[in-house]
Amino acid sequence: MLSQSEENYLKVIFSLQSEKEIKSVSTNDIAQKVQTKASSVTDMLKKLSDKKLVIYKKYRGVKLTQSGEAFAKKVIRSHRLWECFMVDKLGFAWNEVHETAEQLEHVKSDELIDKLDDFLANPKFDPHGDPIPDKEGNMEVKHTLMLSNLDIGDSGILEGLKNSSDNFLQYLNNKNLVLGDIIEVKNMESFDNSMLVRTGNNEFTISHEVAQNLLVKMI
Amino acid sequence: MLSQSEENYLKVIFSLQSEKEIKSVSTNDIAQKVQTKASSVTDMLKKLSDKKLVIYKKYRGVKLTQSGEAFAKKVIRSHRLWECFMVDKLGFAWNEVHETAEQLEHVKSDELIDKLDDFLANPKFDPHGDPIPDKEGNMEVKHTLMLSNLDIGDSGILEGLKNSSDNFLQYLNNKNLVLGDIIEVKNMESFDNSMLVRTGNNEFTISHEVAQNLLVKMI
DNA sequence: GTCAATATTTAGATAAGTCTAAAAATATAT
DNA sequence: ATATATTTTTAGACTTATCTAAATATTGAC
Repeated sequence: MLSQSEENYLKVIFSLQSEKEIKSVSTNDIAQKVQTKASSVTDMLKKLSDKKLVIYKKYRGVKLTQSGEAFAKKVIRSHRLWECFMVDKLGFAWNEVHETAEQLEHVKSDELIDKLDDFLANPKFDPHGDPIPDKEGNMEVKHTLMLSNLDIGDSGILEGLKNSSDNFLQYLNNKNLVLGDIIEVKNMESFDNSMLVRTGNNEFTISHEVAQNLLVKMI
Repeated sequence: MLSQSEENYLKVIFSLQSEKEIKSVSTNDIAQKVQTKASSVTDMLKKLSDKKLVIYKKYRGVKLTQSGEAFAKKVIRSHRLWECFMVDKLGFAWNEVHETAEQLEHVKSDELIDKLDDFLANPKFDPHGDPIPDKEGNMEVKHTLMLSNLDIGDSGILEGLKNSSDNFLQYLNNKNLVLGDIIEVKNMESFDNSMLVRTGNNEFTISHEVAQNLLVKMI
């Protein structure tokens, strides 16, 4: 049985691994994401390696084994299902659920998660547009672009976020942007790459940084 | 912020305290319920005492302070609401939810629990008939008797269990007994105090021990 | 009221996960 | 290619919650 700490490391390694198509993940990157010191990461990597959850070579970073990846996906599945539950059933806003899901994800009961999944009608994406692995670990791959890649005149459906920090979510709340919205690029400032966009009757300007964090499907 | 371990101790002290109208709870009784050694209990009692959650005098046992009792009730509230959720919404049987609720109860989010409470329509009792404290810590007091106290010819509604062990719950499942059932005492064996009872069209014999663990309201 | 039995506490040890500071390996710049 | 900067690891310490074994206090039997 894995500890909460071990589960957190696996989850973080998994997400770093899939962020870029990189073969192995560095100690420092993990430390930053887990919010700890590099020396603590080294200790944990040894432990995970002993348990055959990661392949670890000193100074060369780590990558997940099949078993490690399976555990990571289970934690992510649990996290995202709990987020769905909180938003869809309990009425939380999408920016209020992350921290609590960080706790709920560690509750050990496969049957609980599978029944929760059914209760929620087997959602494929969480409230931030991130895909939810099924019982076998399969998850849908989204073919989305960053809004910043669209040209003037293009439109896209907002399907996900590259960044789900509370800050950013609150920004989107203020702009009344939600998943599913159709965003049209009306203009683009070549100086700073900021964009004038329209959703429904609202027109407003967004920075390049914001546009890079909005994932859309072109239409 | 309390650790899971601290919360467990508070919960156990609360339940031992209310089991009997005893002023203070002994180290050994706590050890047995928490499934640990007396020496570990002593260590923890000192810590809880430092945090003003219990009044502790060496060799004289402990009792909860107001603050300690409030925390204990919060944990119990959380535990019982999660049990309701699992049984009423996810379709678990009443004997399958205790262990998982032991984990869920430690998730720290008042808002989560309050919203869960509303989502469940503010239940007053959990699936085993135990009362659920509300946000302020108030809980209904049940005026029930042990079935073993009824006389031949009496009837009662099954409203709760004194013991909710998996063993006992499975026994009740086998007998098809559920909360709300009307139980009539048809006969009583003076030798071993076993009872012949009837619910609906079923007649069967139960031991004195079983009768002592069934809480009924006389009708 | 004394003494044996029981309950409780103390002292010292262990394991998990973390930290700091120093050492070692790797990467980078010129 | 060598020196410097950066990254990673090691060594040793700390905290929390636990344990065992020994010491101490309380209870109960006579």
